[in-house]
Amino acid sequence: MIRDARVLRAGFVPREVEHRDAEVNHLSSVLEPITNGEPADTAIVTGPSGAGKTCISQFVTERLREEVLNVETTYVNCWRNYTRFRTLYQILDDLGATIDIHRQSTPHDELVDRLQQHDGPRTVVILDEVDQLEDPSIIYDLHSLPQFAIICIANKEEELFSRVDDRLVSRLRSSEHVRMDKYHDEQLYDILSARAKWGLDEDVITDDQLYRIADAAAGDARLTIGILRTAAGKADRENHERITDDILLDAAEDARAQIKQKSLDSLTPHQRVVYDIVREHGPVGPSEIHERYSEDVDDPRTKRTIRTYLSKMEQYNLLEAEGTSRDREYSLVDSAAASPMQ
DNA sequence: AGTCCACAGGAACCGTAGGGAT
DNA sequence: ATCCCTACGGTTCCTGTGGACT
Repeated sequence: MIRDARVLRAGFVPREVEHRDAEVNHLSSVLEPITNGEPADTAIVTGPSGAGKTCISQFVTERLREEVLNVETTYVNCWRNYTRFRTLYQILDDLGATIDIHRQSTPHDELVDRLQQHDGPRTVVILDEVDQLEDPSIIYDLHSLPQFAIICIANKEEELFSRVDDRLVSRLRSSEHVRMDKYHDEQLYDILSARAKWGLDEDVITDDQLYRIADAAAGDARLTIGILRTAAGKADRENHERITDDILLDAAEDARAQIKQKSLDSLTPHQRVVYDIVREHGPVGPSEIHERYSEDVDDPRTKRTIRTYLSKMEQYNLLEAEGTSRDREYSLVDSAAASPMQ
């Protein structure tokens, strides 16, 4: 049933990117100076999740590596490496310059110095989910180093700008900005059927089923491929010859649940209690949250800390907040808002 | 209009943990 | 074994904002 599992994986970068020619060309042109050994501008790539931001960034840098001998690329997921240290470490690690760096006793400034002294080939740094950085000043550090070209990937440009300081905002505003929209259902179908063609045996899934996946995912390519992967895996395990409608239905729910679980797993036990309170009692204000939380838990944290938790969970798209002041209330984000599969 | 109060979020500070140096 | 550094999570303190109530 599964011919090539690689093309169904989340991080797979296809040989051809569909329906993103303009964006690919735009981003390529920003990096163009590198082909002449000159420094390139910072690029900002924004768009909703599953719009192909990560995909085209990696596609473009890989193509650049094919064209130019003397260029490195490194990819950092800032959601997983949300501290300044981890991000810097990740970059240095990819450059092979971490041998004698130790977690605690090496000051952060030295990591930046280390980057500055790096006289290897020009390097394209992809900072994915850059709006999740705790301390975005690292963008500034990298920005000032001419041997590094940066691609910043974020959901919304405002959320990125609101978190960095003014001098960086003005610099970023003048950098090239690649905006991406959700895919249309037709485009999603094309992407899916290409993956199905390479990844699955023939006649494992019908066109009609592919359309339904595309329709259910509300423009999110990553989600569609996740659904396809989950469905194919399940059909394979259960020795079906083809993907049945029942399997597809389950897969759609599983794929959504997995995405959410990934965020949920990153919460501390205290944060989890707060999340559960909002889930059970929301929409609910911060005072009530803290009250209930204090009852549920030994050794409760302060209100201030709970506020930090709440805004963190808002960033992770686990919670949403309504109101700006005393009317502030938190509730769960409605993850079933995307149309369920028929 | 004026006061009050819950809220957001920045800044300074603190205790702890983990690693290096001696 | 001991001391020293630093990151990190948390707290305390603070300012600014804007509903709600008088």
